[in-house]
Amino acid sequence: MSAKKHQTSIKDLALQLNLSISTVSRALAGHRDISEATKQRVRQLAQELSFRPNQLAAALRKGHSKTLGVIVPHIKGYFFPAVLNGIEKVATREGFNVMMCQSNEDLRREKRNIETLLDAQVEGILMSVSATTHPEVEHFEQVRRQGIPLVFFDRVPELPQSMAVVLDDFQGAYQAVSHLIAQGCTRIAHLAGPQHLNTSRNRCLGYLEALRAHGIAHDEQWLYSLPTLTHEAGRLGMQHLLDSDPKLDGLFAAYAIPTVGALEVLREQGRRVPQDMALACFSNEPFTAMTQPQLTVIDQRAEQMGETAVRLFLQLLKRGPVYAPPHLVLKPELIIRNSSLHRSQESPVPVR
Amino acid sequence: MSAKKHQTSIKDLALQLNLSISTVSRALAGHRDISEATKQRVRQLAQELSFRPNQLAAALRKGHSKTLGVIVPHIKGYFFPAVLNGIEKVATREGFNVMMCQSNEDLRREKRNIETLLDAQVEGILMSVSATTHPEVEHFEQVRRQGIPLVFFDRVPELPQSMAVVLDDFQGAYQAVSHLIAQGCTRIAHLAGPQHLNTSRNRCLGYLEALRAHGIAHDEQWLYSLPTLTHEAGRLGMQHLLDSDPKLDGLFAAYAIPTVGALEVLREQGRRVPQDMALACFSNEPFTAMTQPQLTVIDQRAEQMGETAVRLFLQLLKRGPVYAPPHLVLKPELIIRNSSLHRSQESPVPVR
DNA sequence: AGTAGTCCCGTAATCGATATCATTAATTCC
DNA sequence: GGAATTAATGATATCGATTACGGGACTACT
Repeated sequence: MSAKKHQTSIKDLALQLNLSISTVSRALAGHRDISEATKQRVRQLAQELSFRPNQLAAALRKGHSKTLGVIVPHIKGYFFPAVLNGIEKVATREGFNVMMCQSNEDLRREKRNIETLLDAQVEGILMSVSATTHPEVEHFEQVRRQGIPLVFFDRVPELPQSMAVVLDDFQGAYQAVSHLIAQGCTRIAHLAGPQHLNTSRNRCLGYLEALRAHGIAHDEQWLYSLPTLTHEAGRLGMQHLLDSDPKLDGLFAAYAIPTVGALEVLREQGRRVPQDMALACFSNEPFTAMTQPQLTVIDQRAEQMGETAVRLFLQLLKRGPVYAPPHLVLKPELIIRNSSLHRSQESPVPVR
Repeated sequence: MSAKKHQTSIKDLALQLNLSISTVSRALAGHRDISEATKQRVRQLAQELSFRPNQLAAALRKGHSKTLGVIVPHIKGYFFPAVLNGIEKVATREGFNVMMCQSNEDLRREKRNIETLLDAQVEGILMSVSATTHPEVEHFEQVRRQGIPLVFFDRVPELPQSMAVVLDDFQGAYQAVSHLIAQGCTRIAHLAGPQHLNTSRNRCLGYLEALRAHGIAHDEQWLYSLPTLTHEAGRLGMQHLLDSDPKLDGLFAAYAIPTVGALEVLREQGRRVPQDMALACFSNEPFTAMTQPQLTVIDQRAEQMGETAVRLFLQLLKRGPVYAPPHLVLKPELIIRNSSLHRSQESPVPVR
């Protein structure tokens, strides 16, 4: 088993069949100029030698590589893998390969990833920006200048004219908080994420708006900003919130993991969930259905987001420059479970 | 913003600088034949025009694409994403791009993935076989014939002479079960996974051996084979086991998600964990630390597995054919948490 | 002066496929 | 029978880089 087998090329086929390489190429492509007889001969031999065309060469010549670049902040947890799932599904169906990179929430790596993908001649880039990217957009402009489609998903930069697929985080938060209110909560706190991310910001705004819309005056003390999105941070946040206002009866969290920390603190303090405190949070992570009680969550449509992003890319690729289309906004789904069935033990009442 | 910008090529640089293409190429490559002066000029202009060499062309000419193919059964859950993490980390450090595919536990897709990657001229393939692959190995032989390195991780096929990085599932199971015994368990059941997977099989064997080594006669009724690896299957399994032997006092499960189902059943039946029944299972999924009680688990060294797989690949690439090296076997780590601190409430006692 | 060596750069082949433009032979038409 | 089509294939340029080889200019050494 030698390591460097000579890959049989179209040239080898031509030689053995006593044909020209162009004929072989066209035969394999099923060109109508080639007689059925030779097509058969060529295919036959190709089969025997298990010939596989070199896509690099084809890509170079044809000018398109049929590969798609994806950059995600990370692939821990449920959300991004699920988006990747959706991306991969549609992309392969359309004959594209996907090249995946992780930015690890780091701007410099994000930049490097972009260069790597551009160098690899991807035909488009789908990405969710890193948490540290915030104001910097030059590297996105660079992609745009190269003329290759760039589609953001979920986390989008402050870049006018950019194409994106996002979730309606605002409405998700609004629905969840409205639901808590409908369950009888009157003092609802919020564990908020980093406010420079559009997602976290919109969740916070949705929370505030829901309170306002239902005539509840917001109390500054109900807002706790998570420094990190960990279990531990959730614990600290919950403790802090309870210290500030012991009469809280509801919590809406922007992320799921910290919510588990919060749940622990509540249990330790002897507060029953949902009887004493109702809970709802973002992200339909699988573990949210395995806690005790199960958590009411907002589903982010992760797979659908991935699929939609690819479709958007394909449109850009075909039609070329599209004229200022709006961000595509997916509708979240509120999944009501035990953590929010407040005071009443009735079956869940859908909001809106 | 036009969609098809002419990518500035090395040719354009040559033209503008009144140099030959080859000089430009060498200048950019830092070749010693080129004077420092011209190198500067070339780099200068390259910078200005934001020139980026076309890797496809380079790959075609140089014969190596600097990309690595990875096939995983899926990217749900914690394990495979974590392995991918490790792969990506080392691969990018070594200048490789990674192309990711999912087989969705389907043999046909696995085959297609392999062809896709071969066509894309990857320099190697790292993969974990799908659960349905079982006896079929022809597609792996195909890769071998092409002379490109193939490294398996975690789930390996029945293929002699194959390179692989695996976890010592046997020892992991052995340790966990020994730990349960040390905690005072005498009737330990096992929720087993699909036995045609090396991983599941070895976990089962490790379980049996641990019982034997500690002088516990195995009871056929303690073995339940999970038809699927779901929460629900875990519930059914636990119920079945309890029906068969109500005096069970320990459970070792080959997978984490079903364990949560089992936990639920135990709670519903009023059996306390760990006092009445101690639990340990495979896979250090994040949620195992968030259940009540927290689960004792075996960590699979996911990241390390990915890193090791890439390193193995790199060796194969350099040294060419290696002579029958054994599978690399990583040592698992038993993480003792509350679900297994049987009868005594002392601090965990490490086994071995 | 002649030969060798160094430095710097150009010419051209090459990787493996595709696409354009001939070219040859057979067929058809008037 | 000669011109015009049609069918089937060949020759060659090309994509954008890398690289073996060659050659001129200059210095250096015997």
